[in-house]
Amino acid sequence: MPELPEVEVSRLGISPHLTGQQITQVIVRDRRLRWPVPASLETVAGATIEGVERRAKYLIISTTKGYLIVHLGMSGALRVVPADSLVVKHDHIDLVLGSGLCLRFNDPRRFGCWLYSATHPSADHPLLRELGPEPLTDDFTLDYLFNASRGRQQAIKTFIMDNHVVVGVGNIYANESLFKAGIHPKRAAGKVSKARYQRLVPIIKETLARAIEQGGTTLQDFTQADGQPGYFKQELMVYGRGGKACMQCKSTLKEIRLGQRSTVYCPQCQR
DNA sequence: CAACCGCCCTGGGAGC
DNA sequence: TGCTCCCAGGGCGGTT
Repeated sequence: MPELPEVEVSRLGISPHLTGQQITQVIVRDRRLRWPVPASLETVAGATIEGVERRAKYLIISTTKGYLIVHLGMSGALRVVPADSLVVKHDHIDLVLGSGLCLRFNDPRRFGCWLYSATHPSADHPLLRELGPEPLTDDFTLDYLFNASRGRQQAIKTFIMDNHVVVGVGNIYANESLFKAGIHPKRAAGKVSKARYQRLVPIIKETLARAIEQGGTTLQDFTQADGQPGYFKQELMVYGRGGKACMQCKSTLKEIRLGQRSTVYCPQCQR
């Protein structure tokens, strides 16, 4: 399931093949994604791609005729393949390129989205304008997160997964980061001390950065742009290990539901 | 406003 | 082997 590292790995994989290329054709085989794919998407046919950026888990493909906003949802994958490659089930969208390659979007669960914006969306698009800071930039600091947490009764785990607070910390990396920081996922965000946030902030950054280095986390769905799996799964300490032994203290890891998400923690190491 | 919950969807695994 | 059931989850949108 794509979280921020997987989206960044996808961006790194596709960007060199896209940048500078003309979009010769836009093929939409199924418009039924998270939101119906708008007819305006096809207006970028003939445009040249200027670059691929990431904001939170959204990819923004800049072209000379406007911007494409792409989200991978739960099961979406982007691959660069020869334009005449066999189309398989759930291949919903192709951007055919002048090079003879195409960017192909496959998404079994169709939680992903492809939208069009005439202007750069990061500041004014409803999906992007309210987003919190990027965790891997200097905007995401101890002081920022600590101040944002004051007065909040919400569990720390759902707090750091809230895109208004900080973007891109999904379920896997929230579980892993709280384990490494020794913080109980149910603790109220407003009651976590500054000293503990001082541990947590760099741990979130390191966890995400390390996952990007490893090519993301492949569970069932995710593959890199070349179809290779990500290798971060081998480094997971708690996610998917409920009932197993804690790697630090050998206690049995507990699994609970928090905000309808599977949450795994060590009752001994996390307080 | 904060917090929470339902919902969209399909593949895969468990159980029979 | 094949059926049914349940679960995974990002994030929007509605409710409390």
